Amino acid sequence: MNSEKSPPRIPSEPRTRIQRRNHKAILDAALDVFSSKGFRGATVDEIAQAAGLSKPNLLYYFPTKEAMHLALLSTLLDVWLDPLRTLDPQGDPVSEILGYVRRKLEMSREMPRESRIFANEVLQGGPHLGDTLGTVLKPLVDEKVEVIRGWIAAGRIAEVHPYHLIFSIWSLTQHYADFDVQVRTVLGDEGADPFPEAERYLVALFTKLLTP
Amino acid sequence: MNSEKSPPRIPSEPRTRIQRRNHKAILDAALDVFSSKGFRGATVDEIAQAAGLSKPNLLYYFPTKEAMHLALLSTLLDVWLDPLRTLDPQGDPVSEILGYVRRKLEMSREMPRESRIFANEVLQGGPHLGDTLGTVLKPLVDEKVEVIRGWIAAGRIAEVHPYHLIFSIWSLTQHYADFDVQVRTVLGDEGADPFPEAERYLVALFTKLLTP
DNA sequence: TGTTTGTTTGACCAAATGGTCAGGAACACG
DNA sequence: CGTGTTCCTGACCATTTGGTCAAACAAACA
Repeated sequence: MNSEKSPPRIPSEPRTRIQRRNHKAILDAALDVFSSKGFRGATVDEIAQAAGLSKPNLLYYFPTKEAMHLALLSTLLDVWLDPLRTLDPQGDPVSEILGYVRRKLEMSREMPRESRIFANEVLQGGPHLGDTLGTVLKPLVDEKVEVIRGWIAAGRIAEVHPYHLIFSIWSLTQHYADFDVQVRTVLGDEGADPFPEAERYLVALFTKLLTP
Repeated sequence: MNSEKSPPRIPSEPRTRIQRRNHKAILDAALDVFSSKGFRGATVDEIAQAAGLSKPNLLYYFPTKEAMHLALLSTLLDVWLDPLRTLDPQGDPVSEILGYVRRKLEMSREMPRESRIFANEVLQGGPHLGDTLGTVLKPLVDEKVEVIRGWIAAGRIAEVHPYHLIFSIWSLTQHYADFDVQVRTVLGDEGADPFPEAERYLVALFTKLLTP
């Protein structure tokens, strides 16, 4: 009755130990390659090699290159948006926003590959994102924008355009992951790690911006 | 004596009318395709078609795909850095920097393809840029950083880390070109053009940041 | 007009690449 | 040990793609 040959059913819940291990290895290798070469620039062979598998073996776990990419994007999106979710309407406005800035900047330092994979994707118009931006990102942002509007109305932070405030947090923090080469080249050898200085700069910037 | 067959010598100074016309058409088409698909994602055929030429005919003008890309990058870099060059040490500090922000933002609106082509390139570590960042970009930035340091020392603007100030101008302005899809999706239908609002936001931001 | 020089193309090629498949090895388990 | 399931591989295929080439065509010009 069941005539299909594709073995690993749903990637979300791997069965055996081997499957779990290889799944993880593949996704990690894929993250490496996709983030540094982009979707088109990445080859299945390279990902397989990075994962320590043969190409057919990789294709045994993920039917296509796109499936891998998609699995990555959807898995990472949650992680990626998490800092914004934790923005607490009950907290102190300035601290909350500064906390968000710090978390995002930390993610740029700790997870630059994740940042770049999204940058690559969005840069090219999000051909693999489908309507994810509209159905996942936008509602979340809309929700938090309302929170910020409330803070502004209560006079607890300065009047700023809430959407552009969020855009500015994204761009300022992700810049250090996405354009890492440029940042390091311009800064030169002095101060090999740009992040401590960046944090000081961004905290000062947003403090001045938000203080009424 | 001259046994080579490649006809168009130096692209920088085209001879005939036809050559000039096709050169322009090719570079424009290449800008279109490279900026929307990335280097690897772009195909010579697609560029040729966009330029209204056959593939072999395109290859008659540019020997390789890389040559096209390189010609584009080096041509555009000057344009791209021009706003920074015009930062005038003699001018009023805040106005000069705000002027720079406005010019960069305008470039994001008027030349998003150029912004994206650089973003794509830098994102992947600048494999086609060679040492351009170190030899062209860095010296210019270093020079302007000195100007900013002078302004700070004179107490004419607030104390900010000059390098990160420049990074923040880049990221905040280019964000609207590079992540256009995201910006428009999040903003939704209301306010189809994000730029006027963006300008107001950025001017306010940098004014607050720089005013001592 | 004839000849030289510049422009264009159809046909073609080699390499890279995403993906398939039949069967072999390893493992689980009765 | 035997048997069914899971895991893995070498060989192979079709398509895409960057690039070549000989020859046709057009322009310039003597």
